[in-house]
Amino acid sequence: MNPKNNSSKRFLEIVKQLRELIHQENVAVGGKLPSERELAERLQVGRSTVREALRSLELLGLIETRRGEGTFLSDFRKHQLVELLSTFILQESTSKKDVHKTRETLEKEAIRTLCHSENYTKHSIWDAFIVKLQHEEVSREDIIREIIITSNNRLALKIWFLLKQFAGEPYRSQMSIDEKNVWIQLLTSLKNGDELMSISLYNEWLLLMDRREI
Amino acid sequence: MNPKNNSSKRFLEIVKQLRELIHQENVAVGGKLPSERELAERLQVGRSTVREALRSLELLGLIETRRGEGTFLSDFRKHQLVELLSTFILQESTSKKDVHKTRETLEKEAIRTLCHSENYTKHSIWDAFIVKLQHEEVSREDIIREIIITSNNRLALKIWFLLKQFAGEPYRSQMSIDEKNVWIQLLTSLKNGDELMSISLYNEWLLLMDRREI
DNA sequence: TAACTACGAGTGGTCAGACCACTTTGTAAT
DNA sequence: ATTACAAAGTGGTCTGACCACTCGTAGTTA
Repeated sequence: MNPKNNSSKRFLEIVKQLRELIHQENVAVGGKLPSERELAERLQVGRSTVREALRSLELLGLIETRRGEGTFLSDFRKHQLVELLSTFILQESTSKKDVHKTRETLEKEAIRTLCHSENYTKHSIWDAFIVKLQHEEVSREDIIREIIITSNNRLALKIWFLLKQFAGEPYRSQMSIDEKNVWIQLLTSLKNGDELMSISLYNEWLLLMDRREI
Repeated sequence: MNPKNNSSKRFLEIVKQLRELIHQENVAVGGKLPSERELAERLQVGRSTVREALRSLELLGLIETRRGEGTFLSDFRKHQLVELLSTFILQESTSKKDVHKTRETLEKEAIRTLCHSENYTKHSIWDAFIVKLQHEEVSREDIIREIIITSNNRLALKIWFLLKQFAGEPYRSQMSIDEKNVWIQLLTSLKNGDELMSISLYNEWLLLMDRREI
């Protein structure tokens, strides 16, 4: 009766029990969990079963293991999960085109949101970028990221970040004079809250990038 | 030399190799993977290592195992994935508001795309929906899903699907007369390719839903 | 011939024990 | 006190052995 159970998925039970144990023992982030051997004994299962559960949690980024040291509760805000899922979900069945399009959608929406925002304290941000642009000290990515951050949608930011990573685009390559000018105009119209102009300029920028065979 | 390697985390390697194998062998969703014993031999590792990788993927909901039968590639839209996503990614750091906003962004973009599309064969789809609306045989979700599908961005569709599930909104609840009318107008302007009008109507619909305390 | 039964092969689920590689710690020699 | 080294502890992996379950098939029966 001990070595088995009618229902399969024992390791899922262990995952659950591990979570409870972590909670009960009040293991802090970065804290150490009991050793695999000890867990096996306490939970009355084989070590391999414990390992399967631990490995799963590790792949999720919930715990971190260091050989010779032990298993530690990690900060689960790490991106492990996201990256993993992205490789599975985004793979192939999703064309590059879709990734581009969706990324652009998020960027446009951020611009639209900012145009309707009334937070004038942020003007200094765009002014600063305009200055930087004239002195060649800034990348596209920095600007766009700031735009999305300022639009204040963390989820959109996460997704955008993922897509950017996945697409692996040359977001940091050199900007041409034309491109800089478009950005300066775009940031300016952003300050003015001119949605139509901003979107129009964004589209112009897209065309510029297209011509460069991104 | 075989039983070990300088770098730890062998099972992570296996996870990666499994992904490649799935891809190379063109395993379809629902398709069967090689048995654990066969995988162990092919990848030149012990069965326990293979298991740790498989169990991890199972917890992610990427594969499904049935005792006595085998391991199968599962549809990621099922089970845990959404829950896990909601638990670890969307949770807390992401507010409901962001989920709504992002979902609406995707929906709007689909509408915009359709307005610029020139595929007139799809008019029949919207005509059909208009008829259904007048006879109360269709839900918001059906319409919106069709819009996004027709906009032909599979990635956006996937993300939208995830967000919809997470938000758990009453996408299927009864539609009021007003709401139906808005949709009919929206679908009509969609046929005409009138972007401004379509977006305006969409925003009108959002207001309607707001008033209902979604 | 058709339907049923029983059995064996194949597969996932689990366990125990054995090493290996690495880190920490404690102890002994300097 | 410092250093060097051995031992204990821990994760990483492999092997072989069962168990529980599914499924196809050979053999039996109606």
